[in-house]
Amino acid sequence: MLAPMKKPLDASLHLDEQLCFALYAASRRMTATYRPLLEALDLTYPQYLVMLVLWERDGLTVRELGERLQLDSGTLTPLLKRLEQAGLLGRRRRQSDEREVEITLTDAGHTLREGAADIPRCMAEKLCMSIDAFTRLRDELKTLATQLAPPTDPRE
Amino acid sequence: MLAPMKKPLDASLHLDEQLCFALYAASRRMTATYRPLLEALDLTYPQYLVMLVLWERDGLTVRELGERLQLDSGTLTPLLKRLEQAGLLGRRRRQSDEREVEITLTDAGHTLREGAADIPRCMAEKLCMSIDAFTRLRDELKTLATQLAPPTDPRE
DNA sequence: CATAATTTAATTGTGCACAATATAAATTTT
DNA sequence: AAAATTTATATTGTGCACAATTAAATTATG
Repeated sequence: MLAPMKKPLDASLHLDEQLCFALYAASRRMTATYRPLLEALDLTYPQYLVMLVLWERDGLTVRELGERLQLDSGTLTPLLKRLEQAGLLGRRRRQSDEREVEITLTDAGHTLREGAADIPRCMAEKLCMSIDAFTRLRDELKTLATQLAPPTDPRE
Repeated sequence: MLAPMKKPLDASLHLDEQLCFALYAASRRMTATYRPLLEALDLTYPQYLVMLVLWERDGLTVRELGERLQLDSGTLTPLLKRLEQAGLLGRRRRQSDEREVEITLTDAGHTLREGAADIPRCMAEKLCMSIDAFTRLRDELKTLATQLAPPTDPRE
């Protein structure tokens, strides 16, 4: 009699079975789909995310922006300097705490929001998803990210 | 009488409502979760993906690798040179067509697969998802990526 | 108060991503 | 066969990501 068949329960090393690759590929496709829309505004995708945060609430510090986007100063500092060069925002140390750098939108930065107003609708068209499927997938991804987040520092 | 309430159907510019950001953040969290596992193998995450493909089928060209991973030579050429430096693979022009560069695993490259064998199980533990939820999410992401893929060139 | 510890940004260095261009080989057209 | 086109890879340049280090300001502690 043959030995019992080995169950293929050992997770595989096949690319097409990986959740990580589906995620990685979809994320890059998504960014690529935004690219032509953002080119019209002279923004990269990460720059667009920063602008989204600042359009919601202006005057955040680099740290607060980083918490929101899960990016550190090594990424944000040069990105913010480029947006400053582009005339969309200003950076200045707070007088209350000179360690903190406050980011403030310029008039041009505020105005750019109008140019971005059509982007979500335009992207929604390309997605071809029901609002329900959209919301469900988005929230599943949020849950996944939370699950993968490093354990919270017990001091907090 | 008041004017009818405007439905918030105009897609929003709020960060937390964006599918794109959930995707972008989850993808980076996923890569960050792989990082300590891959450090033990001296691989970055994109390098790991290349190795996954080559463990499946050796002797692919740069173009074939790029099609599989959706990456171009600007990304792959330096990455492959680093893997070559690390002694995991070799690169040589094909005699049948000198334009093509064939990538072949070295013995060390083949052997590394054993060191990677535990990674999927280890990641599965951290995910805390049922096999069903895993498969469904993965396939939804594949569908999304396909939906966002540029239209195929009609010549093909 | 003095100094040690902590916090916040910036800097440096490595490795992707990706557009644009270059180069060379192969293929097709003329 | 020569010219034009296509294909495969490499190169260059820009902009993220992120680890590690540095520097400055603030807070905590003896």
